[in-house]
Amino acid sequence: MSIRNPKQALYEQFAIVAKALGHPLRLEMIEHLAQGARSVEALAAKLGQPVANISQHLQALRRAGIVSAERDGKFVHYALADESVLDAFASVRAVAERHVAEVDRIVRGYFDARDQMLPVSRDELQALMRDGLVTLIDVRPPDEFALGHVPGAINVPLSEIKVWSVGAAADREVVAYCRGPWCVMSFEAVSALRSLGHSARRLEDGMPEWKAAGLPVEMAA
Amino acid sequence: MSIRNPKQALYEQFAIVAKALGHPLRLEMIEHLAQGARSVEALAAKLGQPVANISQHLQALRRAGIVSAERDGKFVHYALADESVLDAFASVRAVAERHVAEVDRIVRGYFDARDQMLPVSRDELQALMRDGLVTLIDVRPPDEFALGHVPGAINVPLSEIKVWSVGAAADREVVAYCRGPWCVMSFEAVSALRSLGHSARRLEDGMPEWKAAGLPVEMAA
DNA sequence: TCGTCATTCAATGAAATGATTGAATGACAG
DNA sequence: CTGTCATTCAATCATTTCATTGAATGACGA
Repeated sequence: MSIRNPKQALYEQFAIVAKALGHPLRLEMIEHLAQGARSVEALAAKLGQPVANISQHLQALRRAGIVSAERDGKFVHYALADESVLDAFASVRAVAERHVAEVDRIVRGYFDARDQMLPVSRDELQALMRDGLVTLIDVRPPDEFALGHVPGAINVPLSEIKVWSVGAAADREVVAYCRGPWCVMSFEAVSALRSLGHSARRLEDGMPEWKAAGLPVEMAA
Repeated sequence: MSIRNPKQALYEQFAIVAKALGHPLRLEMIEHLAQGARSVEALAAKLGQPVANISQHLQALRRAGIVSAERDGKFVHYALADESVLDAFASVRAVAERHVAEVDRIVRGYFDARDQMLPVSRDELQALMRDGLVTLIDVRPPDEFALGHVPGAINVPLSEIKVWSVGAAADREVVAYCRGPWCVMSFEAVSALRSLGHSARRLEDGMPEWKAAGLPVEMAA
């Protein structure tokens, strides 16, 4: 840790930030925190991880300036420091998507026929909604929906897709979104709806990106 | 390494990219590669590191899709995979600049009175150059200058600043740039010129950013 | 074919990171 | 003041990363 010159010292700091992003669990934590602030316990529950482990990773994220902590009584609520964190996540993701062959392999293997799931862009969705042509569903859990969702969206958690689809008009296209571009829930929702005879597509990305783009967000009543 | 679900598998890939950025030496390697393609040996020489070490770090960067390798006879030339790498670097840097207190401390301590070194933006520089109001100097080593520089710039390596300044008009403002926003050379150049009685400022960032912005680049004759 | 040279690989040990456990801290309610 | 509960800290061990060394690979030129 010998600081020899200012550039190396700075690069060491930059490396701390990148290193903090360099762990799959921490990336997943960021995805969840992008939906809204969470306590350590809540986050641990979402991710199915021991509290102490999550706490430690949160410290790493905090040292890197990626999340901010705010004490509220017994709880400490962690949130993303700001939108620049999503930028960093997105640009790391972009590098991987463009150049890491393994990413392509995974996408082909798991997200079946992704090409056929041609995603809807934000602009396109706004036009479709304005003209009342589609039903927009938010497939995230109710608590995340409550913290902010696209205006006009209906909350249909993944587990209730089948039940919901029965009552939905079969001739109306459905657009689904969830936490972000690689959140599996919207993929599965679209897949399920299609197998039930509905016309369905995904939004190209999720709630945090919608919000970061400065588009209106609706809160639960 | 058990792949449980596609999201985790993807996040593991994203983490590989971030982890590859998570080392100061690799960041410095990226800065140098952003000036142009380099062989392992050349890069090792620039950084004053053993060749084998650089080679290993290059492998890590290659696995992450950050650099591409091209064999040319005995040499393997490494280059950045594309501009998205600079985006990722820049956004990681942005997070650090905004939220890591240590960065601020280093900047204040070493880059003395950085506020007084009000940097020139690219747009401003273009206007100043168009009107012939400033002398633009590129303080990088000649080999990097030869691989591409801002049109109209004069190559004045840091070591020759004092000699050069003697013959330069003292009443004409000088703008200096080098490898990037935190490259120390332009800071030192400005500092040296000012102490010699010249009016001098830095360009806000360096050559790679200039090029990435789609602005014209001049090559050595 | 042989020697040379750039690069990569393999092996070693030192250091950092990650997960787990249980104990410590700090704030609130009674 | 005491008990409870969310969070953090400390200690441990397994795993990974890092730098260094020296040997292997692979392409070129004689």
